[in-house]
Amino acid sequence: MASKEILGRVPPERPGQPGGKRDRNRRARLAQLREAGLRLFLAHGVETVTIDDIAKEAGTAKGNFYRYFEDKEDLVAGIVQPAGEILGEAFDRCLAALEEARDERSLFGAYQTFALGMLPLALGHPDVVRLYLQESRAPAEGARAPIRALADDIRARAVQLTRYAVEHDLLTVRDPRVSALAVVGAVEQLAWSFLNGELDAAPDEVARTLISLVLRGIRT
Amino acid sequence: MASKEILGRVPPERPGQPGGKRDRNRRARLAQLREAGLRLFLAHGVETVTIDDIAKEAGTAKGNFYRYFEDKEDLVAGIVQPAGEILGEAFDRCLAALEEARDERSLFGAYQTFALGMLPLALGHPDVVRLYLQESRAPAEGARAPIRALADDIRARAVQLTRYAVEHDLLTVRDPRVSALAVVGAVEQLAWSFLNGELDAAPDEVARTLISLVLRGIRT
DNA sequence: AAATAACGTGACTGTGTAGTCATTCTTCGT
DNA sequence: ACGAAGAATGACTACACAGTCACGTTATTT
Repeated sequence: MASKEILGRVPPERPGQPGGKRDRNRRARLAQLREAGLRLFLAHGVETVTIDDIAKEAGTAKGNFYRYFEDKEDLVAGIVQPAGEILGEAFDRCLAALEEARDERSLFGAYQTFALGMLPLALGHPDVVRLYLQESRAPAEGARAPIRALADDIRARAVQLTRYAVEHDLLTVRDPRVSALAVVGAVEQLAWSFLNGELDAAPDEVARTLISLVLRGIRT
Repeated sequence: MASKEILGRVPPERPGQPGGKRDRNRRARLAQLREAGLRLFLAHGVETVTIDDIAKEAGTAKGNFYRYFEDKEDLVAGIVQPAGEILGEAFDRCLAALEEARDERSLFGAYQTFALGMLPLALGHPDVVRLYLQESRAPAEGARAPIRALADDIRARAVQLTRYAVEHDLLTVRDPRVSALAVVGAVEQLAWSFLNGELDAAPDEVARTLISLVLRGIRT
């Protein structure tokens, strides 16, 4: 997924075993830079934010930024990485559940598995999700490339899932690609509005309505 | 919608009656600049493209750009404007049809009216739609502000429409906002994939599947 | 065809930015 | 306690960009 060599610049031989002051400082700086970047990216967009801005927001010197990250794209990749991992695992678990499924009922179970796997993302990294949604349709070029790559991956895997379900007679739809993409679009739009405070409804109410929409849309 | 004074810099007293060489040249330059901008924005993103790039792509001198547009934001607004107008009219017509509607059947008719109103946009300005989809979740700031404003407008009007239908007992849903946003999200995602060639299906087949999805999702 | 004014040009200025590096500060091993 | 190496700093370089402007070109008017 990462096209560059190694993610971040930190790991070329680090001293001080885990727990030492060096190690703690390093983690703290990394977190500061990532959080500063995330804040600024959300407020002004990835492309308009400069390294100077990020360093200033993180309370460190510019030169120090380059000790931790290759460039802005590398920082973006670092910010988005955990989301990609969680998502990948959720997809994996869903596909595994799908391989066990034999009827429509267990199909719903598989989707539920997926939704459950997404919870830690929604609860633990809501701002990363916002950044993803904000920039996910960027050209696959420059600093936003890692986000676009993630978006392409999500769409591909959603289609793959639906296609699998259709091929194994768990689901009947006109076109699995269209169905999968419609669901992805609906979910992402709702997440976007909700995370931006445009939907003041209770989260579980939104989730419930969404699920009923998806099931109704997915059903034969 | 436009926060600046006047859209574009052209209209401060223009000479040569419509049809004269001046007039034709002026229109041609405007079109060249808009098309060049659109091309580059789609390829590299609005924020990363420079005025130099646009002027070069349009085959004109940089200084000339500023004769036609205030700045990049102004150009973006000019590119997106026709889409905004077509959309606004389609929404107006749909709402008008909704005001005449008395049952579920005429509700579907109203939605059909809307879909029909969108055709000239989809057929006549597909690249503008792509640009909109690409940048519609940008921060409401800088050159991409006009696009974000359009996106906010679309969501608001979609919600307004659904809310109206629910209040007049043409439709029963858990939450009109959630339903409306889900539909918008699904449609936009499908348009995005289709316009980027990821959906090689025939347009009318995609449209049909989409409509059946929407109706099923919308229905009580 | 001569005068007028818009149109078009590209060099120029000021500002801002990515990335580097010599230097100073902090932590680690002994 | 002290030397070695990582961490942090911010001035610095080289370049790129937005916006301007004095000048040359082309259409329009009379």
